[in-house]
Amino acid sequence: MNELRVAVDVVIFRVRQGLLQVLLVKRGLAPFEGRWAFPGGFVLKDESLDAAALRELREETGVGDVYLEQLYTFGEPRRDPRGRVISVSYFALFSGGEPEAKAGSDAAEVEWAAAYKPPLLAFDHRAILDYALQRLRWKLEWTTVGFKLLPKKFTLTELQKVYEAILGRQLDKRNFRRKVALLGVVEPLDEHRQEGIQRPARLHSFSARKFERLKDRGLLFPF
Amino acid sequence: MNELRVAVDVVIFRVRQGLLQVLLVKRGLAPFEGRWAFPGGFVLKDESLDAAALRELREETGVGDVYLEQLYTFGEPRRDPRGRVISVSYFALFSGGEPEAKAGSDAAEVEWAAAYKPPLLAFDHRAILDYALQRLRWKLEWTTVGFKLLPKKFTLTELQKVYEAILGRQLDKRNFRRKVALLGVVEPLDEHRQEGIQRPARLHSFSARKFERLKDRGLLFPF
DNA sequence: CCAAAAGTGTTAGGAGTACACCCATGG
DNA sequence: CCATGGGTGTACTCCTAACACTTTTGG
Repeated sequence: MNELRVAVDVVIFRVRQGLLQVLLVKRGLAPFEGRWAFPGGFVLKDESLDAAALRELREETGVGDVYLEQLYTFGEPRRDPRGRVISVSYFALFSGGEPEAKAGSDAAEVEWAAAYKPPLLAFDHRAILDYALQRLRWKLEWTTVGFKLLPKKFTLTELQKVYEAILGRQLDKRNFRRKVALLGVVEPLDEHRQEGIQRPARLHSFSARKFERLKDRGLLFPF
Repeated sequence: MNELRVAVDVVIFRVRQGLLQVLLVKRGLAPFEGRWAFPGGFVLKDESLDAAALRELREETGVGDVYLEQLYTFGEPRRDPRGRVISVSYFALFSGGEPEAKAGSDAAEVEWAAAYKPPLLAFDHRAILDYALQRLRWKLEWTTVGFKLLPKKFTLTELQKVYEAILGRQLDKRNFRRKVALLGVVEPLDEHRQEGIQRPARLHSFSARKFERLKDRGLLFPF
């Protein structure tokens, strides 16, 4: 029983240029040297699981402002060749805020990879990724986590692009906007942002206050 | 790190007489002596988490034919006064098949308690129960787990009672039956069962074959 | 014929989907 | 005035929810 160790692994997503990405770290040591893996590590003695996940994320990536929730616990006896390691996986969303997630305090190589076309992963991390993607798609459609992938102020087109990147299909602009408006969880601001040569887009913000009303009735957000 | 141990705890539900129940075991030892807790115990060295959950369930209750899935991992540093114990909780559904879940090989006191009015529970088991109830309600509405709480052959009224017990509200018989029929996952049998003095009810069975078609499109089962 | 649960259809309102054009801006 | 993405409304279909009476059986 004493050889049993508990680790956390964090699958963190972001959307960039209409593409869903996950953060990966290149392993410098055996086993699986040179392959990519999720940021993670062992849980400390007096640390909650959530705290461990947050700490690992910060240590390896410098990312701080994230949405974090527990995903699933993987515990097959031989999933780690070094011995019995139970991995509590976490699911995180990066808001795309300014502090670009670069390599953190660890000197390890860190990369945002295409979530739907990842490189070869270490351990059972491919299974973890698949599970995380499933959870993400599901949460996107039935909760408001979509907003966690955006900064505080965003345009409706940006919001739509988040949905399209994750669901993997195009959405109708009019229907999308109508539904967002109907839910009443976004507030239009009196600010605009100009991205290129064209008409400036109105900025919006997520209204947690308005959202509260929905929580009771199953918080539907179906696209 | 060596004082860290991993346990599984199983929340198993059944529906009896229109009431949702959970299986509890009375603790014979400190801590929390005399309080009720979920069946569970430590994970063995070469045992997967799923296997551990199934084993504990069998040891303490004799229940074998169940639907089992992982629920959540609770890992607050002080959740167990004896030391650091991380609990991987499981969610199980008892089909109500004949082999009545009585006290198992352990001589411990075992009881089916009202899930929505449980007695005082040990450790953080109340939080685990609340989480399991939430998961159950959710799965009931969006998947077909409802059938896992019934034997192979059942009447539509029994199915409806399962839904009502878990959702905590009355459902309209006609709407319920129409939706079940529309989904096409139940097959009417040429058998009837007479419960009391009244008209016999037709028996039905769950058709996994027909269900497969639905899996793609999010498997909705909303009541 | 009485009690008890089984079984069965219709209607109205709301949500989802498909679909095409004008607007504001910078160059 | 042109290119680019921002922004808007209507019609049809389908799903949901509300609602009440007849049927079958045993006593």
